[in-house]
Amino acid sequence: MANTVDDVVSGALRVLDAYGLEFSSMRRVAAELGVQPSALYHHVADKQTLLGLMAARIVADVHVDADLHATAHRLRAAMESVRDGAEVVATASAFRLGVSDLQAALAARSDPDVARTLFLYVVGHTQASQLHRQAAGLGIVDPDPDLDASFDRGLDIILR
Amino acid sequence: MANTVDDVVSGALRVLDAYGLEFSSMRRVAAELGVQPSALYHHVADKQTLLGLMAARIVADVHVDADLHATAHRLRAAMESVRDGAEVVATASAFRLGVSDLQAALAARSDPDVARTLFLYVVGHTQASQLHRQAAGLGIVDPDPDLDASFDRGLDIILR
DNA sequence: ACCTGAACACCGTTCAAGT
DNA sequence: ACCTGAACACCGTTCAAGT
Repeated sequence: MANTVDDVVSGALRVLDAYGLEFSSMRRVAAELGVQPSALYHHVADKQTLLGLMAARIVADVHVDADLHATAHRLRAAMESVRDGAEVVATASAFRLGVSDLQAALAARSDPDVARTLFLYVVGHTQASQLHRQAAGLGIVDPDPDLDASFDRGLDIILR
Repeated sequence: MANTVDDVVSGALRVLDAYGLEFSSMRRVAAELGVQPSALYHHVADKQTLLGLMAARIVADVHVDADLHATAHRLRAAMESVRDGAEVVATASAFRLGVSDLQAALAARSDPDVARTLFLYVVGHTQASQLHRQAAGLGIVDPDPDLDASFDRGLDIILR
């Protein structure tokens, strides 16, 4: 049924988008693929590795060029396209998994310190936004209508 | 034995420092306090709430003043003083738990956008540093001798 | 190569009951 | 008010065995 590693990553991303990171268990991914939990370990060493592969896929098609403002928006859009996408990227990138290519491309297009600062900001802001929207959806907190604009203002501070 | 909420938070922080966030289970905190797991729920609604209280305690004594560079260093030091401290603060602050006072104090001392950008940067950089050092300690990655200096350079980019 | 079945050592949380 | 004991519905991971 689920032959390749890529199938496992695809299944994991479907589970992530449907249930969120908190409920993205190996057992649920296995069920999504119609397979026993133990079968996943034939394709992936452990859950952490799978998370790294998921992060890599989330940012895989982000085009990096000299326009850092536009590149930052593309990175944000890629992470926003999956539920808890920024949290997956944040966790994985802290472990230097999956996103090193993107970070290297960013560094090549600008000062390495600007690249690193920008990356931390974009991932951090997007993660905070996604969790804030979730909290607002549950009525825990009032929705913040300023998220998009505040993203741009922080970008301007770093890129000014 | 463990009477107050503060005792539970103290026990949880001892477990965090000794075992790391990954192994900071409610059951381990209970054992640390010499109590049954179910007893914790008399003091705390759930694990997420406990994490928020831990984050609040980690940043509680951070002095915020008009010197944002020095304030950023104090926040970093506070999170560095406990294993996985930055990750706890990052998770909790995303849920707007425990650190809103600090964020408000920062915003009052400068432009709110600068405050938010600075906060995301300090927490993000510290989290990445702590996880990188853990990975280096396990031999997974070569240690980066530039972490402290790179922290300052990012700070200068935001505060310039 | 890819998967099953069964097991191991865990989780967070609830709830009646005790003191 | 604070805690115990027991239970419920889960986890990640390993490993022999099957095809």
